[in-house]
Amino acid sequence: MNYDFKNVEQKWQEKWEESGVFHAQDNSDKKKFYALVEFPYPSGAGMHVGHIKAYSGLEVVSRKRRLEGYNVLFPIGFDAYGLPTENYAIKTGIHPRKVTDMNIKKFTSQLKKVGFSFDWTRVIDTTQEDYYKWTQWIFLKMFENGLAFRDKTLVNYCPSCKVVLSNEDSQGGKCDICHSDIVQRSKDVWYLRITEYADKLLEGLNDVDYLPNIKLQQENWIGKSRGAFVTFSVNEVDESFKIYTTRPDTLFGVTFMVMAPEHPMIDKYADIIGNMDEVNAYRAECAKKTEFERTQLVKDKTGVKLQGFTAKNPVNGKDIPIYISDYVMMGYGTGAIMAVPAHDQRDYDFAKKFGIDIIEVIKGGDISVEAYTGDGEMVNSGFLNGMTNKKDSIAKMIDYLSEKGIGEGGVQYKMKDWAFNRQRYWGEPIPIVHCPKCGMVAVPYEELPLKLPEVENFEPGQDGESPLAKIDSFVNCKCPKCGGDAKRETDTMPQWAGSSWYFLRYIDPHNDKAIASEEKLKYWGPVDWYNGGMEHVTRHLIYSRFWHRFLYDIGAVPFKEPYLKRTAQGLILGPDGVKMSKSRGNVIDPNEVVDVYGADVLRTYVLFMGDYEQAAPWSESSVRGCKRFIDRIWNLKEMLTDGDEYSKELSSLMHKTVKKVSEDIENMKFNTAIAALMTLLNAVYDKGSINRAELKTFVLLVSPFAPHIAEEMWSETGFGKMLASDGVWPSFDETKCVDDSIEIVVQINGKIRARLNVPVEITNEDAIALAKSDAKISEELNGKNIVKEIYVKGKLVNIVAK
RNA sequence: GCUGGUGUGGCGAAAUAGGCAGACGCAAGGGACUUAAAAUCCCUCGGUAGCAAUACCGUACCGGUUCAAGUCCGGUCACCAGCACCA
Repeated sequence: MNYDFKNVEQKWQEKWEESGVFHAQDNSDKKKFYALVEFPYPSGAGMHVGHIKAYSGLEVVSRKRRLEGYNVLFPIGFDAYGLPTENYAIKTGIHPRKVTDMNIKKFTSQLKKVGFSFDWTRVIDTTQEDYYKWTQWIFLKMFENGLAFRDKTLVNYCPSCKVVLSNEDSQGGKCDICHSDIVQRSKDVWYLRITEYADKLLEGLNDVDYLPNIKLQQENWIGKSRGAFVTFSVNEVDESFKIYTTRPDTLFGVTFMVMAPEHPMIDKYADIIGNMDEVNAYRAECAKKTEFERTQLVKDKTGVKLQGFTAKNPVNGKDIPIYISDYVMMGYGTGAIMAVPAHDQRDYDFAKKFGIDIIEVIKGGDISVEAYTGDGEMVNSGFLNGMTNKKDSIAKMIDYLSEKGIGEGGVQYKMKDWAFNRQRYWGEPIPIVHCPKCGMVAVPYEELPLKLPEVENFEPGQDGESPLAKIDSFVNCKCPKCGGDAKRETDTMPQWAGSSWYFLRYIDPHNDKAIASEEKLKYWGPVDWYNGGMEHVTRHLIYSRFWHRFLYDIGAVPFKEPYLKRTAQGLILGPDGVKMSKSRGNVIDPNEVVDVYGADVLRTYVLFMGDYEQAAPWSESSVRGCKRFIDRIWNLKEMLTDGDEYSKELSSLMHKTVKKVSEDIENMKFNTAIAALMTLLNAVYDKGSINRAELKTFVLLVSPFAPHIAEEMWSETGFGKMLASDGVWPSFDETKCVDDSIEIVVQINGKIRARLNVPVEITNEDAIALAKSDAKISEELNGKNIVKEIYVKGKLVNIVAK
């Protein structure tokens, strides 16, 4: 009889929903397990097979945990603010609210068709008033604590999307959304002072269990470096300025200095600098370049020497020329550097081009060829001469500088403050009022949410202004402080805002008094296991850790780190082996797979296709292989016999499989877990029968992967009403995993010459003796000298003979 | 350029406290069932030589350590990802 997956799957999805079996219990004595997957952006295109893979991992873990007796919170929601929806609205004239609702509906039905065991009573939507009320609340708390501020700076501006973008959203000089070139603009923007949390975010990594490469990426992103700030005085005027360096011990090798073109000292002393025309021309040229162009010209250094403006080396009193060059950035360190061309390749390139001296202070390289950045003995360095340990020489120099009052040790971070606004409609309004008298005033907490007004036209303003700026009824308001006429902030928050705290809301999604109740936060928090894409490991993960740590610091949440464990799944590539994309036409629609093969097949396949953390191409024929697997499971019913204990023939394999599947799920080795189930299935087919005890275990083991067929067989076979509610994850006995006899290999000089069946408990000596008594082995050994005999328990015998 | 990762059959991949390379699946070939096809079930399936038993070769490339290397060490190449003039 053919397996009617369509009816079976629909039937069980309805039963799960009716019974509420996947609802997390708030008041429970059971041990909790909070599994979190990155909630989707509900795009118009609908679900992608990548979503299915992303959720299937923790879906399997969650289902296993429930059977192990845990109270599991496995929620889902929608990160629904964002540009694609807004752009679609602009194109079609349909309101983003409507588009979002439509898309969420579509996603919901698709997710349900796959049979994910989400708790559907806790769904959140970041664009709902009762959600973004709290996003605004957190922003106000940050504002109150001085972590949200406004500053005029050069920003990355996308002329096509007409928005200001964070560095994160404009990597490579291209807009993350439309991929057009970014230009630099001066603008007043909102920032969140994430740099203040750099150290806390670094330290927090010690307390969590993230994959090593994920930790590393976070560390690189934060980019902490240790070094020193050194003060250089200017020869021509009574003035000094600071530089940052990681190698203060090379101070004797400084032959020039470089300031960023935007360095404020240049304008300050414009009348002293003899060649201001030339300087200004160079600065104008730099301003025209985008960040991208600036970083592209790595090899070719440009710059201008400041005439009549030089510095003095604080350790040896030498006069040093100062240049401006765009290879020095205003945004890192102090915007000025001391250049040591002998030991820094960039300085070396610059010195070669401008004919500047190169003085070796660390022995070990050939500075006539290139800069030497390795370690070695200090030379030409006064009191440091002869030192060979980098750490010691740096420490000695810092001591010297501090003593003289011309420098001190310090740290720098690559991470910059987070540009926190967009000039767009479809985002959370920033709850701030600009009052001519009082300045920036927070909207009172009791007025939250500050609702996003209804508008007809979502087109951004010409000057990168938010569409909200065109709505007088929204813009004009009274100052909450003085009651006078004031104007509202019209920028909205970036898309990262809503996703920076969503995991907290799942804990208590309908609370109208707080982001979540303390009691529930204490029970459910922190997230035990968070899985998502590698692409979110830097931005989203850092942002949300920052928000969470801030909430902890103000006492709003009772735990420091939001996620105890973080893993990441690999991409699903198209059948052609490249990333799926609409333009390539290699996108697989999960819906079609469900319609043709069933949800169990889709779920099994995305986990079986390869290592979960690795990218793997889609293969239609391999999907059919999983279909065969599911059908073969169904046909087990034909082989069912009585028996409430494992049969002798299958016992050890049963125990081994339980062990393998249990362990592999914990290690996200889903592919080998499924392979083990296939192996067991093949063994049953070889034997031609399976008893009730064996089938029960098998069905339970399969159930996290293919829950529908598992439920159907569970109830049809009379094991109970519903596996999801009355199943118990099977246990195994280590001592029963072993077979009575095993095959060992006999090698001579490392080459296999025979195979022997031996009892498991055979001794060292017996094994070797048995090997030597083998006809073929003894023949080969005839006339040879035995040099060494090795027995590896349960594996092999190796006889070394000459 | 820097950092991290990967490199194994026709394909997706298994196997690392060093111990039978290729589990499991796909594709392919053969067989059974069928009027036929599909489905299902059974067998073969890294390469070379051989009727065969078997032998030799084989985990990107070169070298090393070891009784034994896909696994460890040194070097080279290729690909992927992240960062990218971070002083």
